[in-house]
Amino acid sequence: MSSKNENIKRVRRDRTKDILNAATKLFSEKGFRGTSLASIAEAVGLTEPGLLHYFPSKVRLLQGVLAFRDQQDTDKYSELTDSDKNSLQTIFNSLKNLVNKNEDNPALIRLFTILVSESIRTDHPSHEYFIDRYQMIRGTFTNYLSSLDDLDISADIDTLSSILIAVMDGLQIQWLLDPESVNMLEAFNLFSKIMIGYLEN
Amino acid sequence: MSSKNENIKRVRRDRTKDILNAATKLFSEKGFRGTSLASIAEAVGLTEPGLLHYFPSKVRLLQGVLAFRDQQDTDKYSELTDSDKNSLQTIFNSLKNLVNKNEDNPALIRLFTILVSESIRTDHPSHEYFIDRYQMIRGTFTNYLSSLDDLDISADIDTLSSILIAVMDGLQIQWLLDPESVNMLEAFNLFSKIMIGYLEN
DNA sequence: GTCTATAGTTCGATAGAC
DNA sequence: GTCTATCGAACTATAGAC
Repeated sequence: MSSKNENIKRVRRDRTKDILNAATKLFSEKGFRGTSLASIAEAVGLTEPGLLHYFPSKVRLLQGVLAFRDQQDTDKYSELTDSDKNSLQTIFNSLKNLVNKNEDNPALIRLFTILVSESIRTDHPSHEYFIDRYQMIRGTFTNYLSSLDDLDISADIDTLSSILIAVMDGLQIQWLLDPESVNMLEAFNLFSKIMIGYLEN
Repeated sequence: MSSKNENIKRVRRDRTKDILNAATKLFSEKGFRGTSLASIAEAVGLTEPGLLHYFPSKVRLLQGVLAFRDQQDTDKYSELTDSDKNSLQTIFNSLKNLVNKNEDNPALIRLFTILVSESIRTDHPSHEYFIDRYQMIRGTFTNYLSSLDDLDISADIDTLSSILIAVMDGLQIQWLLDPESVNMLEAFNLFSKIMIGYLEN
């Protein structure tokens, strides 16, 4: 029995990864609502029911995509944690690197930018996901800034975190919409300079 | 003939304003793609064909909504222009007022936030509209900042404008998603303080 | 100016064969 | 694991009566 199963072509490969990649691409271009299951199925050479064999519903597929990409994305912030020398300069250098990487990866930025806005609606399937995600990122930033003991700021560090994230998100919108007119990295560099100037006092 | 037309109930009123208001509300809650003509028609007590009598297609209705709200919205920036004394303080005070007003008007903010993200797609009916709009706003900000002759900054003022808009947009996203966790006005006040400190040098 | 009726499409999802 | 076939719902838009 067991020997029979070897080298049999009938064993078709697991298409989960292919599906997640195709869905990521399409969701990032057209959003969740704007993407049909048929278009995803076509992209991986499956029919709709064939696709639904892997993910029983469209919402489940979205959750799969978010979980899949979340790792890649949060890895980017982990660079901050790794740094032993927690200085203001290193933190902002890491953020600059992040922005720089983002400029080379429009698809992923698009995915989160479009999905975040879609999920402002309380009945959107990823509404809670993004609330949690933003709280997590704000918390991460707050931790980094709090760890700087050579810092003398009376300002609310939590509010600073919101501003930091806001600048990155806002620049991404302008850049995605009109890349010719907006230099995201240059803008973030100037913003960093201003923030460092303020925080070092 | 002409006397006959007076006081005749058959003359039904123009529902254009009602339709624009209802469409604004629904677009701001569910986006363009997420809103059906039927739901707009129902909101104003019309059938779908009745609605399409006023706006021949859904895209035309969207354009109508944008043109309609554009005036209200750009009026907000005009407060900046009106000011005779162009000081850094007055400019940021006006922006603070704007953020403050926005906090009382989630519907309008929602409309533009959701529509902007939808229109990142190059084939979205309001794609060009938002490209132009952002260029216009950046230009407006750049003009204000340039007019300050008591300013000594080497920084690119155009880039500063992008940052200013990015902060407002980014804070709006976090606030719309999770109003409990984000104090938009407080964050913008802190940002203003930082910017003024930098610009006054 | 507003209606009924409906064309024509696209969508998510299910049933059941192989 | 993937298919054919199909259902039911939602959608934009048009034709034509009143």
